[in-house]
Amino acid sequence: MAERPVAVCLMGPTASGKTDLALALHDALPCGIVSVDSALVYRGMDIGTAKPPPEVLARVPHRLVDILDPAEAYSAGRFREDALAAMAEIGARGRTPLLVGGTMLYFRALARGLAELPRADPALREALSEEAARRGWPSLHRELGEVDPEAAAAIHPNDAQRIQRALEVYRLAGVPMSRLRRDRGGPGLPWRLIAIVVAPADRALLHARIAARFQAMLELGFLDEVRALRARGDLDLDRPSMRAVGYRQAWRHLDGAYDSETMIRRAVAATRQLAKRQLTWLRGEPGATWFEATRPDLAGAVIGHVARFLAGEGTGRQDGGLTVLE
RNA sequence: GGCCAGGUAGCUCAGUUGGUAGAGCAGGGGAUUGAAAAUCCCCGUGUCGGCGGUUCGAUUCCGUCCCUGGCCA
Repeated sequence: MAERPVAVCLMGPTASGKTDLALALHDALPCGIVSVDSALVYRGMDIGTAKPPPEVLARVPHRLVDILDPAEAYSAGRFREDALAAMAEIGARGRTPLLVGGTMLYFRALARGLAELPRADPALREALSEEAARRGWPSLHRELGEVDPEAAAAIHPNDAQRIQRALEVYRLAGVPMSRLRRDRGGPGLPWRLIAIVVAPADRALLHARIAARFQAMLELGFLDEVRALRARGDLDLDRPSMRAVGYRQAWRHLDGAYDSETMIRRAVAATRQLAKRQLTWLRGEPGATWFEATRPDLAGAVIGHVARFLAGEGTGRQDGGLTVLE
């Protein structure tokens, strides 16, 4: 049977060194980089997202970086479409897609697909939020229980965001979200994904890296970047872009809500919490090969690993070191 | 040196009219289908500053010492 081409997924928590590793892979192997990151998509959000600098982006193209204005909202569904298009383009040039990032929902949407659900509807969401302000989310959760008991059972009464989404889907589609999710179909992914995780085994070390990196961001002018975004006048803390770790805390600091020291403490803590959630996803990723982020020969080891696979030595394996993620 | 206020979880603090204590934050674990760097769930034993005393029993009352802050010298 004809093997599907390989695409490499390089994932890891924030501050684990994915970006440098991706560049090393790009220099060693014929591949094209696709960013898998819900914050790197935004233009003008460079320092706080640890986006590769312009010189690097000019030398090594990164797809799905700087594709959106911070006033816009992105989504897992759009990511999947964009990523598949980018991968096809890279494949057409005879190169291997290298998907790099830390947004695990996006990796999952790509690997396992998404059900055909109606897209987000801002007006409906606003209406639901107003209802919630009047009746409270538990009341909307009970309403969900009447139209979609299965979804209601799976969603905690305090989880406003998911209650809202489930009701949104029900009202737009006229059928329960849980039913739409069941009959997903369509063609499978035309790629075999292999998963590589890079992370430090020592959590304390990851925390230290996070703190040092935030300090470095401040020295690079992170606050000026946030000042510029605020100065536009059309952004606020409810925008998905401005909810990003660091931006949210800096924004509040510039509002005068708290001092600089508090801002730093909260931003760093929020980043640690992000890393923790990413690690929870990663632990559940079946068949990923883990590499210790601090090993001195990291780049060489990962390049060797990928190269062996591209040479066909991993072909046919469903489990073990290199695994198809389906 | 004197007076006052404090010393309780990693941090900020509450509390126990005497029966060995609990919130927020931090931290850990988990969930995760168009907001995901989002959203949500679960997890709290710590010589209650040290040493004595009173008491069946002291983190709580008393004495003393140490430490921190403020005021006065």
